[in-house]
Amino acid sequence: MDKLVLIDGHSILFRAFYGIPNLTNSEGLHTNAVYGFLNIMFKILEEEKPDHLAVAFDLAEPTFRHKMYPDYKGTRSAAPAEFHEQVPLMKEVLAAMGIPVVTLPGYEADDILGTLARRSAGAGVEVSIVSGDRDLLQLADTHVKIRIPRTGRGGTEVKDYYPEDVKRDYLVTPREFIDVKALQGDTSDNIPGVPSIGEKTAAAIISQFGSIENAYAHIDEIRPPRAQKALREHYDMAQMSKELATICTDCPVPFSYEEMAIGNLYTPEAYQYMKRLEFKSILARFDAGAVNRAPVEEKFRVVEDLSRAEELFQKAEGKKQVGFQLILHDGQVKGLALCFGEEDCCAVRAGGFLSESYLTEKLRRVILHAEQAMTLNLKSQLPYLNLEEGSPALDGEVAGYLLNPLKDTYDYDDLARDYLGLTVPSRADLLGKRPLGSAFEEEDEKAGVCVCYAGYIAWKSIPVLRDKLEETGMWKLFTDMEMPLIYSLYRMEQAGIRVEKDSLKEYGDNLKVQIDKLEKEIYSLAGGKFNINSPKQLGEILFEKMQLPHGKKTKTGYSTAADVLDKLAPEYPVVQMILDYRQLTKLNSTYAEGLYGYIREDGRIHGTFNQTITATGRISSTEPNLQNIPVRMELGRQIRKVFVPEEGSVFVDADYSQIELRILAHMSGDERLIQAYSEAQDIHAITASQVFHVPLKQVTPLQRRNAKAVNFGIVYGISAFGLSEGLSISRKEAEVYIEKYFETYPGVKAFLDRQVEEGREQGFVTTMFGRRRPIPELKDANFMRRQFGERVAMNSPIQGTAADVMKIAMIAVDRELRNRNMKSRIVLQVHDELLVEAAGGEVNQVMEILEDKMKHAADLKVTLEVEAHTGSTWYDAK
DNA sequence: GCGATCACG
DNA sequence: ACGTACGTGATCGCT
Repeated sequence: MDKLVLIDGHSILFRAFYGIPNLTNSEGLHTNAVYGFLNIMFKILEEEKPDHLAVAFDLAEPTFRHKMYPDYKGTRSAAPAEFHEQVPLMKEVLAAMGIPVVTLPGYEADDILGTLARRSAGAGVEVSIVSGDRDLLQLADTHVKIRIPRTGRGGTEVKDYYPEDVKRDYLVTPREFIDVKALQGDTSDNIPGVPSIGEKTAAAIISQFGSIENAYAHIDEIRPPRAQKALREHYDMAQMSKELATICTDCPVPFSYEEMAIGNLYTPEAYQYMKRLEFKSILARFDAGAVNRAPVEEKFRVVEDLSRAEELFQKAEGKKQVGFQLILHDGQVKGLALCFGEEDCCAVRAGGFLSESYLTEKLRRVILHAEQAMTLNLKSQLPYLNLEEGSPALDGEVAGYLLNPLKDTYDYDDLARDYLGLTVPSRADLLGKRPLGSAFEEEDEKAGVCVCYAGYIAWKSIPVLRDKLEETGMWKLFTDMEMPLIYSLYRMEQAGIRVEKDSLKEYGDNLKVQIDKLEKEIYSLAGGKFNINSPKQLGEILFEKMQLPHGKKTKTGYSTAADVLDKLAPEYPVVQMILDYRQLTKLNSTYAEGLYGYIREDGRIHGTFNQTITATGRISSTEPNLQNIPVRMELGRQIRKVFVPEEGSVFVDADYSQIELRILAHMSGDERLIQAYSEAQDIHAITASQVFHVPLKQVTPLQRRNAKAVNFGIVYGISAFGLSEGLSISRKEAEVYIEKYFETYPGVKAFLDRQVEEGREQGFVTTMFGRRRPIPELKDANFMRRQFGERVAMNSPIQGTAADVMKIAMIAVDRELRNRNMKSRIVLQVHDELLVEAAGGEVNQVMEILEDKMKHAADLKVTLEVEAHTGSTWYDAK
């Protein structure tokens, strides 16, 4: 049977206010009443486990009782401001938990409660009304229980009243209870002048006569005489009092029973409130409650035997939407999650007949038969699933990334919170720091729950993520760019890049010799040993002990950054040595020693390329980072000589020439810039020529350098300060450059302004391919952060479009290599560069494919230029 | 765990 | 007056 709990908001909040000692959070908000209310509510919910819940509140405006009796003061007692300020807060907290807060103009909370109770009980629902006000006892009925909490020592006790309880305590039926109250005149001062008849006497009279009207009809029989006299004199008042005290049970409450259904109370919004209000014990309840309350958990099952697994896979095959997750640990399949309905969420544990090959083959069939099969981090599962680009498999993490690329994680609990409105226990909540794979293997019960959640959320997210991506115009971006990219990145990781282990060691050893030498020289010049790598110690040595003029300061002390030391280097030899030392130790620790540890048995480094990290749509590279291998300084660049193709192959390196500026020309539509780029090879020189009004051939190196810096500035989101730093010129001079640039290319100015405007209006900016970058900073109250937002608004569409173009090119190149059954493989992507390991005999084809696919990845108003080189090392292929 | 530094586009 | 160029990741020292 359905159960409904109705709460008399004001009265419970009021009780709590006086029942709980004064309490404030660190903002100075009074919170004791809200805290007490929530505790009472949770206690009742735990006891009753109702399906429906609502809280009624009075409104400040007049009610029908005021019309009946203009002097009516209402049932709300005077209370201090500390109480009143908690009322709206309470309503917000309830709303955050998705609990209906019901009010009705012209009526009091009592009437709402009475109406909802009567309606629901009439429909066969068990109703509980929680109130601190005994007037509500008149509502007690066979299926309506009145619950009066009493806050005292040792927590809250609740006294329950069914009609028989009212009879026992007050000697009358709930209906008659109003008359008792009216006869009593109530202890409050609602109706001044009503005769004072005690509770016992009033109850005795009403139990004898049934109502005040009937008692009045038998006025002569009323005992004791004092009561008879009182009734005689104040019958009108008593009648009025009765009318006022009678709760309306058929007022127009616009709330249906269905609307009071209890959803998940443990919402992220509510959690934020509890955090802000500093309700520790309630927060704990949230953590536990999230686990206990999710009803779906009861349906979770762990499958460990062949016949049940067979049954499961058979049932799953042919389901249109499935959620799945392979559970991996140490390169082994420990099990999987499979979900295709609220009732069908299983974790399957590997072992015995449920071997890795059995599980993956069965899962593969389920995926291939589905229309959409969602999982989180598909790339990590591809080694086991043998899926091809274009399969029904979808990656929920990548979908979540497109919808908001600013987040750090896209785990199932994140997706549940952000897109399903569910607070589910995270992997860390369930398992702490233990890896899921091993915990699941060890038959940890919570690990089973965790596995099921992964599958459940993946399944349940499918329609929501699809809708959101369609709404935001990113569905095509998802299916045609990001999903295929997963396979290309996977193949690139699988391919890895060969690194000459011995050469790398030798390179490192050489560095170490030089480092030792420099170290000794620095110590002798500084007059003692210290840790050169400690900015703190170095700052003290240089700027205190040696009294060098210090430049900038950081939060923690003197800045010893390269640009600061550069200025001192010509005058102080020790500074140059320190700079050299820095460079050498950087090369040694990050690159020589760092990379060495990543070389696998096959002589190759298989890094990870991340698809869900950057705010703009670029990919990132980790463990190791293969996108920041030195190139600008010759000594560092030498490292690239240890990156080599396998025997019989050569590297082909292709990179876009000035892709971001070309995209700027296209997106801005600035005719002059488009014209310029379609003619000139040297973009910076032609910029200088046009901005400084000199013939292209007469552009000086300095002019070119300045123009280059301005071009950088434009792409980064121009600011005079930034440019002045970049060029070591005054801000005024920088402003002049920018002004001249914008005069020359007014379309660019208009474009950049438009991006900022759009960003402010929509909250995000967009790439040519519809990828979004939210920019919350644009609305920040802080000037600095707002300015940052403006630069981001100018940069992201450019950087992001370049990233899109490269993704398209990469997918196309990879696809073409496979279509032609070639052995050549993409081994690296460095934002505007692709490095291909070209098999012997395929070099010309690879060159042709790279140039073709990269140039034609997007149709722009300017051509995309690609430079391709071959070489027997990465160093040589540039 | 965070700031400073420096490697890349 | 504020105090910035955009996007990343690894290493080190220090609390």
